[in-house]
Amino acid sequence: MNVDASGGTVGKALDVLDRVAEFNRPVRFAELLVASPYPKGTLYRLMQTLTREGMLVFDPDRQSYSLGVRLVRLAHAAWRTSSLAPIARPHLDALAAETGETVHLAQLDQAQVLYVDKRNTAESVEMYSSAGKVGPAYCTGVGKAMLAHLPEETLSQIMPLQLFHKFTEHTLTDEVSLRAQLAEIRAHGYGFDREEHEPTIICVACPILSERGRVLGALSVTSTTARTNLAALEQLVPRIQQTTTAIAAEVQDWRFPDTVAQ
Amino acid sequence: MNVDASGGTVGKALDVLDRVAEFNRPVRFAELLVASPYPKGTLYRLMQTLTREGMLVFDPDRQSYSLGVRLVRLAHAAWRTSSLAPIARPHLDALAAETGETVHLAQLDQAQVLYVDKRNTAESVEMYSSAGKVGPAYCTGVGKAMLAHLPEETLSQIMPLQLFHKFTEHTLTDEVSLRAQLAEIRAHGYGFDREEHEPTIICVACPILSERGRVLGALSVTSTTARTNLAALEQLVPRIQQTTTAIAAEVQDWRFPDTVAQ
DNA sequence: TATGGGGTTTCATTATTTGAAACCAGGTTT
DNA sequence: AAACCTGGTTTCAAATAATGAAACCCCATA
Repeated sequence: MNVDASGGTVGKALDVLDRVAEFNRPVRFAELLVASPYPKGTLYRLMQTLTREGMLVFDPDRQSYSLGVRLVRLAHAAWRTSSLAPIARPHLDALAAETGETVHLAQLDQAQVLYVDKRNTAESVEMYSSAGKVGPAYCTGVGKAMLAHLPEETLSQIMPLQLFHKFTEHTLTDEVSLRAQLAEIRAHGYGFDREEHEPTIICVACPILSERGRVLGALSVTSTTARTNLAALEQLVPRIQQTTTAIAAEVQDWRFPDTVAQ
Repeated sequence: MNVDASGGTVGKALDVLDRVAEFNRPVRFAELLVASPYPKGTLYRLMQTLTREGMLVFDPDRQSYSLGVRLVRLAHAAWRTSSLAPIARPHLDALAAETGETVHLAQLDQAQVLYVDKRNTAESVEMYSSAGKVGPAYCTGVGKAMLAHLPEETLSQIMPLQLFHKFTEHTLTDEVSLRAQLAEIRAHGYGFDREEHEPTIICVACPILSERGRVLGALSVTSTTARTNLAALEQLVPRIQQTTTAIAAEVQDWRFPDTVAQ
């Protein structure tokens, strides 16, 4: 899952953070040691440093480490300045209200899909429990919508990182068929998830592109085969695209108010 | 604001992240350069590394850096494993519903208050924007409630980092008066914010303590002088304490780590 | 064609990081 | 009680990565 970062010390430190995160629970030094490629002393000092820096917290009672709340503070800033979520919020609200379906807003993080906001049909909005979740790129609507519009250079870096795990019988499991579908998505301007990640779960997704065509994120409307079908979802495409272009336009204005070079 | 981290490379890298975060907008290399103590080449390479690692993102159109979404992913894990928020959520819901006032859940991050969850009276869900926000410790209800129960050793580390900026005419602006009030809070088990941070804004706050008496966080109910007064808020203390002890008990069960180590 | 402000790279010097191994603390086994 | 684990911490010379002054590059403007 993690392409280990080249040489530098900070790369290793961040790698340690990732590994701690993967545990999703407080973790002991020894546990992390067996999961890491670093020798005892090295890992020990890395964790010392990270703890001193507040990126990890050590619980003396349980003798275990977890991710520090300093991350929450940094992420707040990241979320505000680098995610589409603050801008997209009202648009998501509207879209979710109109369609009555689940709406996802996602961006790319490394080779994965990172959900930065969500509107759930029934449930009230959950906080970081939905923002911050990651998912595969090669078998989700938002993932493929973004991949489809990536420059070839970036795509070829990301492609080998896709796991191509066969979640369902519809999952695309190799680069060739994925690339074929990406071309299709690029042509149409939108794509589907045809129960590729979870059975019965289907969605339409549109990319959010900058003026210059750079991929900013993607937006999807999700439903189930029990309630609807792809053809019906496809009817929503114009409405979704209206939303994505609105978001893209606002991003253009709002995110960089200082440089308005005409 | 930033206690600059000792020597190490990762310390510097994280320091750079903090500085980028402080801008709260995409920032150019040159801007950051003047705000940083590092020489050109060094800063440049640090930012290269952080960008390569996904902790920063570089927008080639605008030639500017922002915090990377990788942080959002990490924070998701941090929030789930190291914050009280997931556990406290239903309790906050109940408390907010019963009191009809704004409720804050906070923890300590370094010397600052970090809000990890919030229930806002009228507004539906402004939650995203509130989790991750930081505030001063010396002049907020939650801040003082936590400081009051810190071991002297930790407190004396944190105290010199308080800015003691006089936000209002009621702000405590020196260590002596703050310490006096902390003793009082410790004695009563709860504390107030008497318009110390913002005029007309008042609150009662109770600490959330572990079995061993370690500070886990704090909970506050906030209102305005227009709507109520301190005496009325004080009536809520038993209800708040009921909530804090419930949260503390659940934390104990789930054996989550204490958040203020050292 | 000059001038200058970003931004990027070079390179010898410096100092941090590295990791094998020793060490320590505390609980278990013999 | 001695020997022996297991998990964590520290040491120290060697290896490596970080440093920063200065040169360089690009491109816009004068």
